[in-house]
Amino acid sequence: MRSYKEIRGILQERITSQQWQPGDLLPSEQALSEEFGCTRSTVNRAMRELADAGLVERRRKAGTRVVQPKSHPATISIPVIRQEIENKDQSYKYLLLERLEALPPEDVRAQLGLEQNEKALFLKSLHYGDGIPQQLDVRWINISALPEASQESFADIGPNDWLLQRVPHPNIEHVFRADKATAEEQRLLQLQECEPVFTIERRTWISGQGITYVRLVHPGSRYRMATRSSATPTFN
Amino acid sequence: MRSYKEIRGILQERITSQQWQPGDLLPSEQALSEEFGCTRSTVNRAMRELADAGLVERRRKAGTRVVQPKSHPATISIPVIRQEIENKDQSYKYLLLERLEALPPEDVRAQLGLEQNEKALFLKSLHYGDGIPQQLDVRWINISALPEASQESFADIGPNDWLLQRVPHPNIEHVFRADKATAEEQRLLQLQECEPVFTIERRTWISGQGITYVRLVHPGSRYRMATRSSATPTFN
DNA sequence: AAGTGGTCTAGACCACGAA
DNA sequence: TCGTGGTCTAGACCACTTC
Repeated sequence: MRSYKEIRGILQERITSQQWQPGDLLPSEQALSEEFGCTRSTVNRAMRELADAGLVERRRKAGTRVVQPKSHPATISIPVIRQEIENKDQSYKYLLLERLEALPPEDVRAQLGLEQNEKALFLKSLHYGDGIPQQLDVRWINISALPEASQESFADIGPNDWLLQRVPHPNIEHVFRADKATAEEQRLLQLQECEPVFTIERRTWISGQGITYVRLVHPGSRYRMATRSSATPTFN
Repeated sequence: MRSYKEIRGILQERITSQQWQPGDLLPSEQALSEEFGCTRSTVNRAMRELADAGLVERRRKAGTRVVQPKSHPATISIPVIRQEIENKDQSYKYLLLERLEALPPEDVRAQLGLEQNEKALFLKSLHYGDGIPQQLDVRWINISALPEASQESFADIGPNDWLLQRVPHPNIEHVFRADKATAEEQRLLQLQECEPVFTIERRTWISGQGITYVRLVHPGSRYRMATRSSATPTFN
């Protein structure tokens, strides 16, 4: 008798080895459950996880087919900057540069879902590792959603850390870019001539209500984002 | 009677609304199955998916707790450049710039797992959308793993497309960077002064054998990578 | 020792959608 | 129409880990 993990591994092997090629139809759950001497539920779980991983596509009546990949799925984990710095055993320093309540630009207003003349909290801060600037955090926070933000000075705690405590599990959207550094970014991040920045734009919201919109700006020469999840994911 | 999706949604709601806060212990599967009037299996599936999504952590005997997030998980889908261009209804053009078999530099040799004096196939190609260069593809291919590559001219088919047909589901690792453009990149990608490049480094292998190592170089002003998967994933 | 989650069984009903 | 996957049940045994 085989476990769903073993079955998943066997099926995965048959796919990566191209015994089953893209477009091919896999045997039905019924057939496989007989082959492996287990119940259909067990086979179902194995195949469902392969489908979640993007290796196969399943449709009722049509069966399960090997996917012809048209893109490379990948998962990344964007660490909170303080964590990332401390994990590297560097000393972390946080510096608040600017804090004010003001009318956000139109695009930010739309992203946060604010009224026409509604103010938001603007924060600009710098994060250092071993005294070297690693991240510039330029952020708008929706005060209607988080009135406590008005009372917080953000002198000692970074807005990212603060928000993670208040709103631990928001919805998130990210955009990554390689940008030319502005003059201000060049100065604040101590960039060399022509050194680009790696920008993470993040929008968070919860049940339709915008929470924050932020640009995380990193020195191109000191930042990389890595992935270790594959089209053929390393299951546990 | 409630389905596992309804239960998952209810639990998710209790977490995002902070009725259950980070660190809090959730009721046991047993208790929840009574609350929702279903079997433990159903609750198990709901909670397992919340764990997969990173909202909770589960340990035998210790129970299930809400996670205090220390990073933002995200999933991206890196499209094959031809697909991406065609999806935007632009005309796709592919141009092979260089093709030769040679000894790769030490770091690439290590990544591909080659012997000391083993040659590999080097390819340099450009991908255009509507006549504008969108991606420079600089690549090493392991000929031991893919001897057919020696016979392929790559004059008419891009190496990415070719590889996806041969080795549809390899293991993959990615690194993303914002880099200063080299003089050659600036010329080939028609970059402006100081315009950075968004670089995707990809390593693929299958059952321990290296397949390809590639740098995909994009004009910073014409490229963005987006994510729509959240810490609180939008389940189906 | 005992409570928790992890997995499996042997069935069942049903929704979907290809033929 | 009817084969496929999607889900659920009522039970069971076990692994793990805290107490």
